[in-house]
Formats: sequence, C-alpha cells, structure tokens
Amino acid sequence: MASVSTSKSTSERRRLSASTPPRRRLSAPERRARIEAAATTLIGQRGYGVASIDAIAAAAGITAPVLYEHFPSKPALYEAVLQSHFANLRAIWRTRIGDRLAASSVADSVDAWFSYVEENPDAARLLFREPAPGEAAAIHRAVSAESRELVLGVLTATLEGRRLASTPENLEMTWVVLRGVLQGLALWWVDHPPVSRDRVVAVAMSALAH
Amino acid sequence: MASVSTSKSTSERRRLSASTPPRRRLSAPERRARIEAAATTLIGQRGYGVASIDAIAAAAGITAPVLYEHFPSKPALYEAVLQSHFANLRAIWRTRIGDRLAASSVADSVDAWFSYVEENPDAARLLFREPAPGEAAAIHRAVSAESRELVLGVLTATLEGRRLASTPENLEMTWVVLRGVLQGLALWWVDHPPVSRDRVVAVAMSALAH
DNA sequence: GAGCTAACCTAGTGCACACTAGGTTAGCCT
DNA sequence: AGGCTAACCTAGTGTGCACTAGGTTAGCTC
Repeated sequence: MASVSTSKSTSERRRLSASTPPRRRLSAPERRARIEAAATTLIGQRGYGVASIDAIAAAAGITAPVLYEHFPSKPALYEAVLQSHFANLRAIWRTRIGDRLAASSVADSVDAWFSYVEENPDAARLLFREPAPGEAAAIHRAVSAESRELVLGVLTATLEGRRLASTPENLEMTWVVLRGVLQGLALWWVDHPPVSRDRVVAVAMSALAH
Repeated sequence: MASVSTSKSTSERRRLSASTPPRRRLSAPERRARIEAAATTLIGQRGYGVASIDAIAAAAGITAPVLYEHFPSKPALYEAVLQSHFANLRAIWRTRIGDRLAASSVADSVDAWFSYVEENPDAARLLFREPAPGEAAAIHRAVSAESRELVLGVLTATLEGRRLASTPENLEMTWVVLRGVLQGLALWWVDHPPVSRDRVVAVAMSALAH
C-alpha cells in the first residue's frame, strides 16, 4: 500500500494535457508578451479588480508563480500594460500633428486613433473605462497624465485667443469634452462592431467641430 | 484569574462611545435613509468593489448585521441607491422638456441637471462613473436603461430628418456624445468645485450646439 | 550524454470581504 | 412597573484573492 506512488506521476500529467498543445516552454520575452496580451484582454473585459492573477496567468498558458517571475505585483503588471498602449496612442497623435491643429490633420488623427481602437478593442476598454478609485485609479491617472499633457499642449497652442479657451479651467474643460466624445464613442463602438469606422469618425468630427 | 470578567461589560461599551453622540436608536425608515446616504457617499467615492459593507454600515452609524435587516444583499443596496438618484435626474428632464427639444428648455434642463450634480457630488460619481464589468455593471446598465430610453426618445422626436440622425446607430451615437459630454464635465467638475456652474453649463451648451 | 539554468509546477499562507447565528437592550404600550 | 418588539450587537463562517516556499524538468551548452 504505502509504496504506491503518493504524488501524481509526470506521465500522468502529460497525458492530461495531451489534448491541448503539448505545453511548450517559451523564452522569457515571449512569455512576457503573452502575459501582457492576456492582461490587456482580461483587465479590459472584466476590470482591474475582477480580473484575477490566476485568470490572467491561465489565459497566458501558465500558473501564477510564473507570472510573478516576470512582474513583481499585480499593480506593476497593470502599469506596464497601460504604459505600452498609451505610448502607442501618443505616437499616433504625434506622427500626424505638429504643434497645433489643422483641420486636415485632425481628421487624419481621429481616423488613425479609431483604427487603433478597431484593432485593439480590449486595449480600448482597458484605457478608457476609468477604474474605480483605489490602487488602480492612481496608476491609471499617473500613466494617462502624459497623454493628457500632450493633448492639452496642442489645444493650448491652437485655441489661444478663442473665447471659450480663455482660462486654464476652460482649456481643461475643452479637453474633458474632447476626451468624453472620443472615449464615449470608442467604448460604444467596441460593443457595436458592425458599424463602420467611417461612420463613427464622421460623428466624432461633427461633434468636435465648433 | 479565571473569575475576572471574560466579556466586555455593557457599561464599558457605553463609556467607550461617550465622546460620540450617545448612540440613539432610530426608526427603520430613518435608518434606511442613512444607510442609503452612506452608500451613495462611499460607493461614489470608492466604487462598488472597494466600498465594503462594513464601511458603509459604520458610516451609517451601525454594524453590518443591522444593514442586512434593511437590504438583503450588497447588490440590492446598490440597486436601490441607483434607482433613487436616477429617478431624480429623470424628473429634472421631464419637468422641463416635453416631447421634443427647444433651445430654451435645453439650456434650462442642463442648468438644472448641473445643479443636481452640484448638490449631490457623490451621487454624480456613483451614477456616471461606469462600474467595472461584473455584478455591479449589470445592475448599473439595467437601472440606467430607463434614463437612456427617455433621452433617446426625445432625441428621436427632435432630430428626425437631420442628416446625422438618419439611422438607429447614428441616433445612438448622438446619445453617446451627449452623455459623454455631460458626464465627462460632471465628473470633472465634482473634482474642481471652485469653477462656477455657469461656466460649466456654458461649455456644455457650446459643445452640444451643432 | 552529463550538468546546469531557468521555466514551470503544486500546495500552500494570510487577509479582506459578504453574509449569518444567536444573544442583548432600548424604548414604546398598556 | 412590567412585557414585548425590533433595533442593535459580538463573534463568528466560508470564499476568493494576491502572493510565496520549495521542488521538478525541459532543453541548451560543453
């Protein structure tokens, strides 16, 4: 009795995973990329609080301890994922717009921006659904601040002299309106994908044209 | 040793609360109202997931078991609070607007709407910060649907014949823009109270005038 | 082919939270 | 005054989560 195997044998475990691809070992960078992709999907769809580390690890094909060899904590993983996607969006704005806005470049940027949303719907949810206050909110605010400064700078240079942008507060409110329209449409669109990008962009541009 | 009091005496407990008002017993409706007020504040400020039942009960001056004599569960409490505030906002729209929009009544409504936000900042956070998907999101969607239908109906009656509102999707996108502007400004404003209501309303009206 | 590193695992720990069982007492009613 | 109801409490239970200790093995290097 006592001599019968007391722990599950290796062969048994391997048999269990026979139906799934035979569990390969990945290099650290590749595994890290899969973890970030899984985190984007799950945090985007379920929110920071509900997306558990176990679930993210499972979606990345591993278990929680392996995830902790790549990221020191859940907030750190969240920050890394936010950083990467916000940087992509900032690049979109920067490559198409100089110091101030011109009508043509704005249309270009908005279209490119919605292209990114179209190709990364879970990232859009992750970035634009504001997290509940707490740990996650502080990180989100810190990371998104850089993007906010970028757009605020462009708005300042463009709108100086116009009536509604005469004070810092009005400038910030203009930014709030801009963000509200774009993020609102983006979050609506990712749940209504049959609508074409052109139509969403048209509504956005019409709402933003004063 | 063993004979020394093993449980805290009643008098000792009463002495502890001597600094705070001497713990009155309230009637059920009054206590219920305080629980709802505490829930509005805490869920608004911290979000559904982070605001614990213990914290809400403490803010209402009681302990968790008493709260459960008034509300059967945390989701039920959340729904009750949402219902009450959404109903207030619907009343604001309904008393000032008939079947379709006229420029003057819209300005009136928007001003009254922001008055409510001004007087109930925590309610604004509770209503307009979309919760992370999960239990809370389903309830929020269900409760807010009635308000959405109300505004969508008014929009339909008003905009029929205009170009951008020609399809159901465009109508819904118009609603998304409207909501994005109002909610975005409201959430920004409750964190920047020194700005006067008139200025916020002015920005909102300018953004919504096509 | 032997050894080593690092990718991966199982099996926990501790904590915070929603919710409950069962007892105590304030304060009204007669 | 004495009794009764309902408002309130303490002290739990169970669950789910972030995070970890310690061991196993794939697969590269020599």
